[in-house]
Amino acid sequence: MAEDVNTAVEVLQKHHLKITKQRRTMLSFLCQRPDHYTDVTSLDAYMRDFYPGMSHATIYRNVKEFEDLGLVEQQVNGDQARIKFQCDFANMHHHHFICRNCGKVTELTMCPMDFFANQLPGAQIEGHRFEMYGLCADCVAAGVE
Amino acid sequence: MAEDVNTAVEVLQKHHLKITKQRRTMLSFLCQRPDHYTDVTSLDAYMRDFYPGMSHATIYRNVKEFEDLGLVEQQVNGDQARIKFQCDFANMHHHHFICRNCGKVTELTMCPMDFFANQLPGAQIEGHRFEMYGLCADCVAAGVE
DNA sequence: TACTTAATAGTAATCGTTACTTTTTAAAAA
DNA sequence: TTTTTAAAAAGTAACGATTACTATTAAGTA
Repeated sequence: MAEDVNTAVEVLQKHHLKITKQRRTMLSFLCQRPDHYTDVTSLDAYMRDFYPGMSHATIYRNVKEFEDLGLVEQQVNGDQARIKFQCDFANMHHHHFICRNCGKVTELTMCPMDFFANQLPGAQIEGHRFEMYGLCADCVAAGVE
Repeated sequence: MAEDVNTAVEVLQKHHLKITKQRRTMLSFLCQRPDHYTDVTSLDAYMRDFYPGMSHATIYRNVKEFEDLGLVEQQVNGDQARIKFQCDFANMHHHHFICRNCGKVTELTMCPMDFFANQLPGAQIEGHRFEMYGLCADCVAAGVE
């Protein structure tokens, strides 16, 4: 976990971005749950609790920069944004199953795109999204309804 | 197109909802582009232009009711909601390819779920989302970049 | 036509997010 | 180490989509 933060910090340095204590705190917070999506508003609340008077703009700006660097993955599901730390910077294309109870993320192998491209002759497919929602096996076992 | 509105109106009646001129206008507006997603804010602007002083709340409440009735499909992509008229009330599960230029929607047959369920032993899959983005064949042919 | 209740208007608030300007600070240079 | 400078953060305040709330209006029914 600590080395994950260090790896992320190296990415910042490599792009000539400054290592501030605020950014380090943000990264270590996100690092704590590498397989869960976290509301940006939760991160915002945590940071402003940690650094009273910290600016919203700083937090959202850093989230955006982390995303540009591939350090976090963002997902917008309705009204607010959620992000998760991306441990495996190298890993490529994948999709998620997201537990609605605990937020746990399970990565899925294989991409469904292959089955659909031939249904759109002449079109130029530029992106896609595939996500599954429900309860993870742990929550089902725990009897969550 | 006109009969699509009438069909939708029948659905309203069947559920004992009142047929107001505002609702009729909303439906006919949505009916004009049955295969395109429309920003709710555009609908909002159109309605308030048509009925000056019309309340935002009325528009958003009706959108929600139309959605509950299956008359429109909603899709949230970031900051604002988009909806499209659902002509085929009876048709079941399907997914979309959405042109980023003209907003045209192409329905895809077959659902990728079947290929993934077995990757999540013990989990309870409650929903999923699959969407593809890009340029439709028409826009590609027209030379849109 | 009169009645009943859902629907609308009108106003204002909420809340996540962002713009802007000044001040601070990390990192590089001297 | 000290100085420099460019980037980051603080500290407002605003924006924009959406919603709550209450009084008023109008659709559907007797």
